[in-house]
Formats: sequence, structure tokens, C-alpha cells
Amino acid sequence: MAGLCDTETMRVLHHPTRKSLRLSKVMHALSDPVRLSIVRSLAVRGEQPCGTFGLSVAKSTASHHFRVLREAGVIQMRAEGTQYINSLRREDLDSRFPGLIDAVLGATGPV
Amino acid sequence: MAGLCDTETMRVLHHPTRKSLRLSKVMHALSDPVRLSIVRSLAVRGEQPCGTFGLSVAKSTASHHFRVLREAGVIQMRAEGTQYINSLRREDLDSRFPGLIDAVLGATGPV
DNA sequence: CCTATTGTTCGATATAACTAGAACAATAGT
DNA sequence: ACTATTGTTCTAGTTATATCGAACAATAGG
Repeated sequence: MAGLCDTETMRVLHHPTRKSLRLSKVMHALSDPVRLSIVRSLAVRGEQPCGTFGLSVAKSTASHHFRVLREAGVIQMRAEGTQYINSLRREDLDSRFPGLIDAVLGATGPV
Repeated sequence: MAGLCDTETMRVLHHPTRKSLRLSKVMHALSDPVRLSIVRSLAVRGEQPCGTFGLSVAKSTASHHFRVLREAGVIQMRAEGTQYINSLRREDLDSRFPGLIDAVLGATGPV
């Protein structure tokens, strides 16, 4: 039972600040079908750990995609027990790129 | 002086149909700073030939970027004399991905 | 016919990206 | 302590992308 802020042992995850988000990076993060499915799942079902997305790629590949999304500023990851809880950074994205996530989520048809 | 429809000699440019546009392809096309600047220029200044964008890349590189945009369905190119006139496929994009182009064009800050 | 203009295509290189397996790390539970 | 769970990191292979220079193609205008 860890405290709420075991700074020493807490795994470090790099997240860009809202201001440092770059459109081209975000667009690139959203240009992969696997990552798009992650984002859509987060939008629909809310925050969830990596293992619950039903991705049809290897664990290490999934980890790569979560990292790309995180480093582009699309998702936030926080450690909780043995797992990482992911969530969409909607407020930050809406603030910097108004309408972008709505458009991505609203798009129909094949990815 | 060629006619309006010299089908035999007209250079063939592949453009995807509206229905066949894919979000991941469009997102990828819009994930490069050079291509984003092309799209923004088209949105602001309207259709224009390749040579008028002031791109700081080699001719062949620019040609590559125009091709990526065209094959993703982001722009339309038509031959006119010795040049190719480019235009944004706004209606098609707005139809398939409502709000996406608006969001890209409305985004502020560094690319 | 010759030349200039515009942009494409080809060939080559360098970098980045996607993929996976194996090993590792952190935590939870017994 | 031991084990199971969750996900990361490392290493590697394959593919894709960005870039450029040189050669080519189509057209316009002397």
C-alpha cells in the first residue's frame, strides 16, 4: 500500500506541457490506426489501463503506441499499482487545437 | 494551344474518391510541417501552382509533399500549361471529416 | 526548332517508424 | 519469499519517410 505520492519510487513518465504541444506531432500521433482506436476507446469508455483495449499487437508494440501518444501530449498516463491508467488530455487538446479531437472522434468510415 | 480535354496527352494524376478517403492517411498527410504550410496557404490564398508556396525544400522534395497530399485526398491538382494548379478539397474533407480542416487551420502556435 | 519554365520521376542516402521477442522492473497477493 | 500481473525497455529486423541532385517530360514562346 503505497502512499499517494511516493516520489522516490514512482516511475517517471514524460508528458509535454499544454503550451509545448505541437500540431504536427499530435497529427502524427493520430495517424496510426492502432493509436486512433486507443483514442476513441478512451473517449468512449473513459480512462483505462493499457491491457483493456483489445489491441491486436504485441505487448511491446502497444507500449510503443502508448508512448507515442503520451509524448505527443494526446494522452496522460499515471501509474497505479502494477498498471498504467490512460486518459485523454481533452482539455489541453481542446485548448490548443479547438475542434480537432471532436473531428477525429466524429469521423466515420474505415480508419 | 491544347483543347480543354486532350485526354490522350493529359498527364494522369491519381486522386482518391471522397468515399475512399481514410482518416489515418489524411492525418499522416497533415503531420508534416511543410505539408501543413501548403494546406494553410491554399486555405488563405486559394488555389495556386506548386512554385508559389515559398517552400524551403528542393523541387523534388516539394513534389513529393504535393504527391502525399494529393494521394491522401487533401488537395486536388490539375495540369494547366506547364504548371499544376493545387486546391484544397474542402468539400470532400468537410463531408467525410467534419471540422477537421477547420481545426487544423484554426490551430495557433508553432507547427 | 530551340529555349526557358514548371514540375515529375529516378536513384540514392539517411532518418524515423512499426513490429516483435526476450529480459527487466514494480507491484499485489499468497 | 515466491509467484502472477502489468507494462516497460532493449535489441533487432523490416518498412516507410524525407531529402536531394540529375535526368526527363510537357508546354509556352520566340
